[in-house]
Amino acid sequence: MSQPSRNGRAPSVKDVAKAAGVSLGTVSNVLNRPAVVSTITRERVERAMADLGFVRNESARQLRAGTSRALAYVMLDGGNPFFHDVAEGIETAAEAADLSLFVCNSNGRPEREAKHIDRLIQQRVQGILITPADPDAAHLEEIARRGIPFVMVDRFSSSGGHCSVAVDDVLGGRIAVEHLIDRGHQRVAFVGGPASIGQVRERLQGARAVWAEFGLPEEDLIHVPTEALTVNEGRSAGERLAGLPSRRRPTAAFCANDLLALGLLQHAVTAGLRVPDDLAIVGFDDIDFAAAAAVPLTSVRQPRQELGRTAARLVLDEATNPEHIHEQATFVPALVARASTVRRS
Amino acid sequence: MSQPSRNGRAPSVKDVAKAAGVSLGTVSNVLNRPAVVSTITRERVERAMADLGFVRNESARQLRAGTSRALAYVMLDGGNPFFHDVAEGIETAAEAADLSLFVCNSNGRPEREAKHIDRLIQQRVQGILITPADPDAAHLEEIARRGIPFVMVDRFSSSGGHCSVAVDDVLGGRIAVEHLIDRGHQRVAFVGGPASIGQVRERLQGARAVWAEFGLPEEDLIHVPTEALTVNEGRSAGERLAGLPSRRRPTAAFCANDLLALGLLQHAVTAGLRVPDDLAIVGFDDIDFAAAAAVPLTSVRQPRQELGRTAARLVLDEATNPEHIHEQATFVPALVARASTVRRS
DNA sequence: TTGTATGCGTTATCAA
DNA sequence: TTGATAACGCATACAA
Repeated sequence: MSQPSRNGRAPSVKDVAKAAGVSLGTVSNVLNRPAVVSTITRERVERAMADLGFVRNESARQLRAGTSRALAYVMLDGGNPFFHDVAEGIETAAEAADLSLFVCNSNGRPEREAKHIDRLIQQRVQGILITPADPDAAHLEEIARRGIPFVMVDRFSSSGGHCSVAVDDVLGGRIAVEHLIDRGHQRVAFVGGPASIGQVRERLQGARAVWAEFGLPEEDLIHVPTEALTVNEGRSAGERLAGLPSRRRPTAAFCANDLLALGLLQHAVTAGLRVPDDLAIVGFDDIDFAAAAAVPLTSVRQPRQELGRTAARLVLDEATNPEHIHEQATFVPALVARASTVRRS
Repeated sequence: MSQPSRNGRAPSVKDVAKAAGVSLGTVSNVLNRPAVVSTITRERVERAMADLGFVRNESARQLRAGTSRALAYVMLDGGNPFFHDVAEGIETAAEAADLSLFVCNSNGRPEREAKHIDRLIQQRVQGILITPADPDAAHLEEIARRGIPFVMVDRFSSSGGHCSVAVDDVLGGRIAVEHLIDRGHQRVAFVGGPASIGQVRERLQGARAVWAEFGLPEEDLIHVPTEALTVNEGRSAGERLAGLPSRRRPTAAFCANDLLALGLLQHAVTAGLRVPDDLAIVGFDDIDFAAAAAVPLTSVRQPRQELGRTAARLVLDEATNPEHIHEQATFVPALVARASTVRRS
């Protein structure tokens, strides 16, 4: 490939046509229906394209086509590997459909989320996947009203005028606490908050349900609230746990996500507690760092990649299938028992 | 805002003009130079835009403008929080310049990297930031040859025909090992590989240099090679360390990144070693999970966000300043001492 | 202050 | 099989 004569702008089909001595339409045919072009002409055009270093202009294609060849995922917290794994699942599906994926990060801030959405609408993306800060935010309605295919990931909304994909969080809470009860724990902390997050509420609800079913006293399932689902908050929860009078102090903690659990684990180790002997810990999500912790964390596994793949499948169905009907896909979480609750033999 | 009469396509400036009873040019003026439009007309147009739910079509703008309003970052390993933090730094700078940022992930695979780059060129992004799998890959040259502003992040290339941003890895290796020598260690492992990664080589080189300067015997700095910079490889390196005859066994390990260090830490704890008493550990990057580990990890800190911000600054300079000259920005790493090398008092 | 006309690069339709 | 032409939505130069 020779040096493209870059006088500022990139070579266009027109330039290629001139170089190959054919018409613009023929170049387009070479690109889009090569079968219709004679071999000799096609080769000449292809050589010209290579010579000039021609690359299709996606904006022009889009303008012409009326829609872009891209999906978008707006994630809630780029610092949480969980969302990265979801994004990978989405990308796999997007790739298979020959679509690009734009990944945005709202960092939990509604105004950033809204800004990203604005941009994505300007880009005319084919569909938007989102894990929103607030599932009932007005700007989400907006997306649907514009007729843009739209799937909520890892969240359910009350309205339900769209698809969503998530695990059964109540069940997740149940299996976590059931596991702890199985291991003989009679006093358990639920670490998590804020309550404004639906999943926190549901995981707690599941925990309470199974606790009651086993006939255990309500006051022995202690809610230790946090302000966010972060490692720092997990540490601070650890301090509060340590501050409880010893007869109230739980022997196990179920954390609303793995970041909290990692923070709690760190506090426990620093405080000289043995995990799981003095304090057993269960997390939620089963991010890779859970298994990688010094004391590998027991966690409630979400099928992270599959959540993403399914969400992408749904948004594509909405985009292409006129008979699409909204679907609330629910996955079943599974407990992955590791050393933070099970002493090695 | 009333229901936009969606008969398939989104409303255009033309639709707005018709609705407002003005010409297309006036609508455009409202959008781009509102000062030039009379208040009364402007308000009428704005009402029409709101009524119709008009949103600019970015493709058309781009086509007209000849260039997009976006930067792109192709990262090497989305699963490593280090790159996420770099991306955040880039996004901060992009945001300030009112540009979008496309984040792609090559996952270390050159063919995925090339595919992403293809797409980005088609999108006519204003500039490409990349942490490449191979800094000398042919498709990188290609970017520069097309005249697309281009910055290498966290890597240096041999050719040097472009900007790059990285920390001084040799120095990083020095301060890590100097810290260990300070703490009295006389037999130290360098855990890292493959050697094809320039930074691994340089960190080792720095380690060796300072080791020699202190007059310590070469064979007491033991290279434990790994096949990748992952938690798993860190664990496996731990096993190999444990397998060394005790008089050869190091009392400390310097890992080429934090993921390795976390894996090594896990193995050590599982094997019943006390950290740092039996084995001190130093990582590299200082990702958040390093500080969050059960035994907080000492690590060589890279200014992750600042790497990103600087890279973005450079690519924007190349994009806008005709007198741009390529720059190799080098940052100074700093040791962050934590419990994995310093026993708590 | 507003309107009209042109072109960005691509694809598709239609004619040759 | 190839070529000429129109259209996508927007921004701008220029005319009114």
